[in-house]
Amino acid sequence: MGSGPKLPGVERSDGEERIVLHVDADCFYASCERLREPELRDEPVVVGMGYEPGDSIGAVATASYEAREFGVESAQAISTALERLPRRASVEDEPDDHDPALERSETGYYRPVDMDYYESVAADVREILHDCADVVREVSIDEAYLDVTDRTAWQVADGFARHVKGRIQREVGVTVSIGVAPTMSAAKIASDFDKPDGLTVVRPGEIRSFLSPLSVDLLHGVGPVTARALREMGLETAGDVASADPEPLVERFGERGRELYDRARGEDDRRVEPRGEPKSFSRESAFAEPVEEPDPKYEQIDTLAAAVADRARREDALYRTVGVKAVTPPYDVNTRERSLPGPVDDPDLVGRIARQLFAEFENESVRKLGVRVSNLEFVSADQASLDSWESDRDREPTMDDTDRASSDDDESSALRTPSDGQASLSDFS
DNA sequence: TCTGGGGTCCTAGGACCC
DNA sequence: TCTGGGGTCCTAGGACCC
Repeated sequence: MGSGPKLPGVERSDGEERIVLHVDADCFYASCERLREPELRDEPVVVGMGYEPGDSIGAVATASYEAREFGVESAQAISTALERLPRRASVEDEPDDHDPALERSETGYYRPVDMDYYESVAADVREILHDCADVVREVSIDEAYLDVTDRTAWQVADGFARHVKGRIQREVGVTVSIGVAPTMSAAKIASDFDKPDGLTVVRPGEIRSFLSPLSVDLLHGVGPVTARALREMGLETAGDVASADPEPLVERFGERGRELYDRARGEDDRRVEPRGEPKSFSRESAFAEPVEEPDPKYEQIDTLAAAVADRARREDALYRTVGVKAVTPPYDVNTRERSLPGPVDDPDLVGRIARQLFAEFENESVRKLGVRVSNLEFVSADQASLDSWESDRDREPTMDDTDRASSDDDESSALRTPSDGQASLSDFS
């Protein structure tokens, strides 16, 4: 935020166009695997989640461009990917008489997701991004917006973007695509325009002509459902939407319709701002096949609840709402949630509530389960002196040894035991 | 598209309050 | 209590994104 007066909605009336970069790593997980395993370079690489080496379960998280040529796609079942691109035999079990040339042309490397490693690589990239811009909004592990208005000028914006790309390539070793535009939404589309290793600059005044020929489903926020609806309305391209009557769009899609119309016209007043605190934490997992008996389902609920509560505690978050998700065949997503009168950090309570909410589905066939906490409140250091009754943890900083907080001596158990307020919360379980 | 996991935002109805 | 209008919170579901 600047120090000058803020006039919401008229930021751009001073005539100054923001210069926004959208930086998007190319098949990031696969790039990371190549960093630590250089022999994977230029080869088809598939990174699978829920995948174990040698197995055929799980789904494709990322496929390298080489692997995509075989028809391997993101979110595909590993078993399908293996049909299109067989796994390369590891060196140890390669027969001596096999033909390496043939092998290379028809097989790919499969690796399990290793988030800790990818996070460490992403942290290196982030450092460069923050070095290159005053404001950075991280969208996901491999994607960020930068406001570089005060760091460069339109005349040399492509050189600036090239510099960012070059630094990331040289200093970290991963390839990114960058879109440069006066708005976040146009920058986002521009970064996708020339992937991989792309650089697309959309200057002020060029947004409409840049967007116009693009298919509607390239607009951010337009998925399969909206795209089909738009086509039914005779709108195939961003240009069609931009020159359409906005009224039917608002009629059909509500506020999203207005937004869609604005974005298609290149209008987007959002400033690049850092991301705030998370709104929810969740864990979910699918069964190999639908489960009928209650016991394994409850066990899974317990595991997920414990994992979510643990995550919240590690992140110093209190939660006021606990929810469950049960996916029943063919693919019906059912959610139930319950809010408490006040924020808590209570893993046992998460487990109890999750079980209760799930009880309704205990005799149904279930293929996937999830547990979620939301309505989060973060206990920051400067909050610690306020509303102290709400959390037993926010008093911990006053103790010289945090281990003592979990011991059984009278003082710390007074801190740890639910206060009157929390005891009444438990009545809801 | 026969479907993995972690998120965000929006909508719509109902409860409740003033 | 036939009943006005506005606001907020809660819950369930849906669409979308990476």
